[in-house]
Amino acid sequence: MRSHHHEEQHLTEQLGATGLRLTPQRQQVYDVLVQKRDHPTAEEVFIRAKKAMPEISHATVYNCLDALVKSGLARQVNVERGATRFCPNMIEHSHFHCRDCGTIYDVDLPCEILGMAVPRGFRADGFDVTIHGLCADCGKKK
Amino acid sequence: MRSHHHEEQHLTEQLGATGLRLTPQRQQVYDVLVQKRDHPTAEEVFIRAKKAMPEISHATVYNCLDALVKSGLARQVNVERGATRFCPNMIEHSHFHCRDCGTIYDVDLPCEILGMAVPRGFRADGFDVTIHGLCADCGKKK
DNA sequence: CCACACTTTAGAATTATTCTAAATCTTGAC
DNA sequence: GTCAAGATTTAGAATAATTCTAAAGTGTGG
Repeated sequence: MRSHHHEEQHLTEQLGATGLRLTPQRQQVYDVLVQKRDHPTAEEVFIRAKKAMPEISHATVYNCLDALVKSGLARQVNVERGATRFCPNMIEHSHFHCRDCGTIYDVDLPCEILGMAVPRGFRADGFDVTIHGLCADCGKKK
Repeated sequence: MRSHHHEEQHLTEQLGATGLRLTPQRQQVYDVLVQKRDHPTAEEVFIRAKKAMPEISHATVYNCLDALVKSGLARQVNVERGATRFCPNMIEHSHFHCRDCGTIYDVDLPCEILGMAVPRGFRADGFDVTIHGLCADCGKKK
């Protein structure tokens, strides 16, 4: 297990590379995520963080989660926050989400994925693949 | 292209298999999804459906989308509705979402996926894979 | 020590989703 | 056909999720 000091250094580096600072609140939110890896919602993180840091606010938790996600210290399980999107294409395919313009494109799925393994006793009956990156248009603009 | 009659029959069959009926509203919502495949949000579907069917209500659009998703006529791009979940595991992995208990498990990812192709000009820098199904516990209960 | 940029806070505002109760529609039994 | 039962839709309220705002606090370099 990573020592406390090393973790702190790791957080500082990762945040720093994104132009952000390590603050006690960001540390705390990160600790909550690491302590119980049950994919909590922002609200759950808020409740847990409040125990150790009663002053922390709702907006700060969202802010910290954003900071962690932006700097590669955490992932959000859903593609995007906010409204859910729908598509009628039931042929197996994946989605490409452009981080710049937000457009979601349907893209082909390599068939190897179809045989993906799941843990013993689990039964899979479908899956979603979302690829993140820059679409051709947004790539050009840079 | 599928004829209007065939589409109607298809919808009736798929909905029927899930114990649901084809109604004008469900037809309309489905048509909206098919007419412009830009992954609209529920709100956008509502606005578009309203043009052809001004009486349609907000709740009905949600209901219809649920019905279409349940019967395999549409997909929702996000894993779940509602609150976004977070995880600090930055090692490439995928998520298994149990449709019964809602738990999200981390599972290994076959490395073949890493070389997944994207359209010309697109640049990928990460992806999410979510597998849907029944976890071991929920599978036993059935 | 000061200026400046970054963060946090409380709470309001907005957005997304679900719920409720009443009205309407369908279907099957008679 | 008519009726009852169950499914569906509606408007609008309620709740949940997220974002915004303005003021206060913090830290860093000069």
